[in-house]
Amino acid sequence: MARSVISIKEVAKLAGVSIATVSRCINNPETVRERTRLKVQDAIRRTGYSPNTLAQSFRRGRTNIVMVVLPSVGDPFFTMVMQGIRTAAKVKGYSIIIEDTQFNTMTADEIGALVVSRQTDGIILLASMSPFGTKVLSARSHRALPIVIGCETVSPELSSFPSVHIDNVAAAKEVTNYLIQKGHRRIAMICGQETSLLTKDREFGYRGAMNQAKLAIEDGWVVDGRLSLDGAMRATRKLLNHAHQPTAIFCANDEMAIGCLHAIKAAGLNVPQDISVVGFDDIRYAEVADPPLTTVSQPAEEIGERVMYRLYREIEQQHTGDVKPEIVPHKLIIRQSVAPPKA
Amino acid sequence: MARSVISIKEVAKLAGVSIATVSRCINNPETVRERTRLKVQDAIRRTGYSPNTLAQSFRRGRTNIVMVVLPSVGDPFFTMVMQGIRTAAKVKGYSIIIEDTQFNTMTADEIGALVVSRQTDGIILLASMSPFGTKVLSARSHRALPIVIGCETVSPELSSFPSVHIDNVAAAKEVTNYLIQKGHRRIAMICGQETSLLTKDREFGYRGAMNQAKLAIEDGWVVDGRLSLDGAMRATRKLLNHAHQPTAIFCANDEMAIGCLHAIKAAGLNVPQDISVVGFDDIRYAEVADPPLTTVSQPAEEIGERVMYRLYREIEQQHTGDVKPEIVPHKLIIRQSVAPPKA
DNA sequence: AGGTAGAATGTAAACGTTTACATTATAGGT
DNA sequence: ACCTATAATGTAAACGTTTACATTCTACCT
Repeated sequence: MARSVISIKEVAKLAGVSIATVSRCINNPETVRERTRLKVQDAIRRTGYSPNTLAQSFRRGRTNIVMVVLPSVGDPFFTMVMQGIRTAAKVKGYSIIIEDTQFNTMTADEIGALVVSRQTDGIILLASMSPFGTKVLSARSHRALPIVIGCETVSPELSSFPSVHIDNVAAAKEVTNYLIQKGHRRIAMICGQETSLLTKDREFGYRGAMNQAKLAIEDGWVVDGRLSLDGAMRATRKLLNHAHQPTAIFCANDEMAIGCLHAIKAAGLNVPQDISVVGFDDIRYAEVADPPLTTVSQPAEEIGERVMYRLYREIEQQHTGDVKPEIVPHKLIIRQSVAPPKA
Repeated sequence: MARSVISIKEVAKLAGVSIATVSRCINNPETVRERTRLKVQDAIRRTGYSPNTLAQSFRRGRTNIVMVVLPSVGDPFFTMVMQGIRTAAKVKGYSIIIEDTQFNTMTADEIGALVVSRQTDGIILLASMSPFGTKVLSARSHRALPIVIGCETVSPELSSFPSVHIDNVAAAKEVTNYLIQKGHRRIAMICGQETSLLTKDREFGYRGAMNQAKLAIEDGWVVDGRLSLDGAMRATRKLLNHAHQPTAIFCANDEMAIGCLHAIKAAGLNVPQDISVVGFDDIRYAEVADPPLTTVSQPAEEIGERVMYRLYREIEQQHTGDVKPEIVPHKLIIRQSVAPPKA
């Protein structure tokens, strides 16, 4: 171990002051006389001293690290959210530890471990974990680690945490209505796995719109695409083989929509002439997809920033009781993957 | 602050032993008698004690956190590498802090800050920083924080660090030769920004192959696509407007290749009939691109794992002097974005 | 029984900060 | 010049571990 690192002591000695003064020079410069401050700053420079972050964290009980838990680091949408989180974190002087669940819901133990290890000052949850909400909660009362939830619509058990997200149900309804309005009657959906609350909400919106329009959803029209390219291609093949082939497919995210487009083309059909496809999230590949993808855009970066700032507030003033979710606006982005159904 | 957390003291009291014994029970169970061990374990369970990670880190001078610096969290290729790093890290019990440079080379100060803050046990560099290599080096002798480099070919100044990557020059040569062998003579390249060493190497390979085949590279045939979709679309438009339009375009990564495909189609041309395109990295979107992209695949996850294990070794046995780069194999993936040039 | 080697446990220092409190210096008023 | 209020600095404790070293147990040998 590199034990030869200079500590505050050497600086103090060199400057001819006590370590307390050195500490003050760093943390509360205004409380020390100009003359000594200069002496100390000079000593710091000469020794090349920099505070031992570990000792600081230990002493202050604060690491200035937050953890973000997300379903998959590879997902371009969450990447955008991360972007926002990151800029806000930088502003506030926080580092970020990322934990990805690989689309699994976390086990109670895993959550516990995160909360218990005081390595982080707070947690941002972008991943589903409804079944364990209760666990988290109890862990919370136990250790009171600030938690903020992003993107995911919040399940009842978690509702005591602040959150920021779009209105997934409304957005899904909107995009489904768009298809209906274009003349589609047989509309299928590729959703995410059971455990993904947010795609559940999108499914809910889709079903709502269909019901409202008095359109039937046939058995086998809602298939799980696992939120992945591959999964979506498999799901699409199932839909194409369905006795009543749908004329439009609503994919719960863009990644799946892109897989869907590919599978349709691989089957020798054209989008949107033969089948229309819509996605959700407006990731950057949506625009360059072939055809460019009609989708719902979320202000991903903004969500990220707001989540981080929210968490910051939560950390600073140990929880504000405020748990009102922040709802941010979504927007339907019309490109070229939708056309009226063939007559 | 939640000051009511149980510390080792309470456990000791409850178990009727000294705190040293409790510590030993946790870290060296074999050194304590079975009888007492059970007492202590029971006390731990009853109190719900878990060691204060901060205190441990402080005392041990180890955080079990490593930092990985990469050009962009959003890049699907680095995402794959991260995947590998992450699995290896999990095995070894490390958390990961991600720092992205947004494709900028890091400033000397930034690097210094990273190295100096003892918040991490080591650093994985996936991002370019050649101009500051020297700085890092000097910081290194100063504080000896283990560093391992991944993906990037290593610039001379950094060569004293271990690294793992493919042979970028050879791979680029190979893919260029493939185009040549298909009959192309007018081959252009979309490269990354100046600062990206690894695309420099790919450019080097491309130039090498062209020279060897005695093919000219006209002015304006090597354009910067900024490693992004947008940048690549702009670059492509430039190439399409070039007096001598190329018949094939080699993109330094898949992200740019996808942008390139889009721009070509937007211009009303067909790939590969009118123009051939190849990429690099084999990200997951390469397969579902339209047309599916011919590219070079790197064993991204494997690179990640190896980098992490390498760093681990470096951390455990404070640097092994071993700096021999590990070269991993690449592979040309032939799909449908290349055809012989039109007669 | 007495002695002893080795195992088990305890004691206390140390890690590098921050900070409450005590002390000393400074300046401004008389 | 002296007193006082306040500013500046110093002293030392505390944070929760780990660990070298000292002490006490245990068990085995003679």
